[in-house]
Amino acid sequence: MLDIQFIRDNADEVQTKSQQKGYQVDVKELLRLDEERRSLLSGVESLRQKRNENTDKIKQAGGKPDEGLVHQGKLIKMELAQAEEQLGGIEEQYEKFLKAVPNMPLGDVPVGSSEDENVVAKTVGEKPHFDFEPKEHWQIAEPRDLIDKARAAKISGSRFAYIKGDLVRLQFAIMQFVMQTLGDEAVIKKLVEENGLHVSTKPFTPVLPPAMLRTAPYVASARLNAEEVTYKIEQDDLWLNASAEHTLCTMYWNEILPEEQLPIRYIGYSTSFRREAGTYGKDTDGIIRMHQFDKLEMEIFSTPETGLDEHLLAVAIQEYLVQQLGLPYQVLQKCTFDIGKPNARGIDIECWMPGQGKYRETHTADYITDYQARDLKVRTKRKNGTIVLVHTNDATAFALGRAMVAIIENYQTADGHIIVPEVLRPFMGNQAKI
RNA sequence: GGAAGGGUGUCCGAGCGGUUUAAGGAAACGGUCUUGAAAACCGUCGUGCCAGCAAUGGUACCGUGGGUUCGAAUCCCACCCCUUCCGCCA
Repeated sequence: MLDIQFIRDNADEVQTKSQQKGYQVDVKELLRLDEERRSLLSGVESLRQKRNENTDKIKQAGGKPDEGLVHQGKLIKMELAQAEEQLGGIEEQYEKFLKAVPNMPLGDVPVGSSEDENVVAKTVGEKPHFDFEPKEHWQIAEPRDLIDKARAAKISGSRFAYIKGDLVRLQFAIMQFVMQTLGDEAVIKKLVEENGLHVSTKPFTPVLPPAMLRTAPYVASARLNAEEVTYKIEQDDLWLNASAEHTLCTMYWNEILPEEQLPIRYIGYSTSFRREAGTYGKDTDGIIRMHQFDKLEMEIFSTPETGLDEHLLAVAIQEYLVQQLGLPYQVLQKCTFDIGKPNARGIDIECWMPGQGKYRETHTADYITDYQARDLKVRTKRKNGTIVLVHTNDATAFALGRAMVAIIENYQTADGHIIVPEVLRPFMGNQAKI
């Protein structure tokens, strides 16, 4: 959530920018609730003070029940209960209004009212030329039994697949490649220097996080999209995570991290689950949009000062990874409407898919400033003793399903095979072709 | 799933209705002493929220949420987590 003090000081700006992001919020009502809340709170606190003073008097009298003081205590208690109930009601409303306010977009985020207004920042790489009609990934993979969706539908329903054979080995190769790359300080250092960033060259630590999480931290992360998007295990108050990000960004819930530990950089791997309600009929072929997919996700905790540079580093890493695989891509600066509620800035990378004849989203990078950390209460203690909220960043390293779709379509041969990108071959026993 | 024991500040650990503004110890930080260091000694040492320019004052927090009471870390209820044993299991 946003800092209430910031909202008080910049009410008009918050109202305008929320609307630019497509969120209907009532800042005026929020501020009214805020004032009411504070006035009720001071009433409650002075009643508590009275109660404590009364208790002290009884204590000083040796704990002997003095009828008058006990009676007085009873009266205060009743009054307090009433005041607390009133405060509780207002606080509940206040929090609802406060949490409805999205994060403010940074100054360079284009204003737009639909995803069509995202801006192509740059286009990189050359589209491959084929002397035959390129196929879509499923037209290649299904006949060769690398993907079996028919049987998966029988067993698990639509939007599930059995991934098989060399395609499985390809996925594991990509994973190994990413782990090696992000674990290599020389690579991080090169990207930091090339982009003129003022951040550490610390490599990423691999993490296998839990794939389920509880409601409380999930809500605090501002990443829980209602039941339409996320699977709920009702019986156990658990949700299936929709990205490793969700169990990574919540990791330091309610903690204060020593500044020397920052930045904390993780590369998490998790199977991700999404209900995809409301997408019926969209991307029904192949494995572009699945209920279950594997993903490698970067998560960074940093100081406020380095947050933006960490974001730029994450994007640089994404581009580097895609370039290494030899995939043509474009970088999209997402507009205010598309960056998402908790995010201050968002970048998408779209890889060229020759079979489909268009660019498709394969990566996202989100800079969340302190919006997520505020509710999660993830802070850092500076060397001088002051405590500030950390900034969080998350970014896709590879959504493995879509990465494979891109490889299959870009590296297809006339006879329906797939050339293995060179950087992946060491992780596939030097196999050059699938 | 069954049985038992536990969850207290950065850590260890006492407290089990009002002497708690949470004892004591360790770590950390500052200082005295020392050629320097160690040791010893002295001091500092949690996080929110509200008011205030500030100094400061008030208030809340002893796993979480309810309850009892004039008063709860302490008593009651529910839940969560940890440890050990049994069962089951990769």
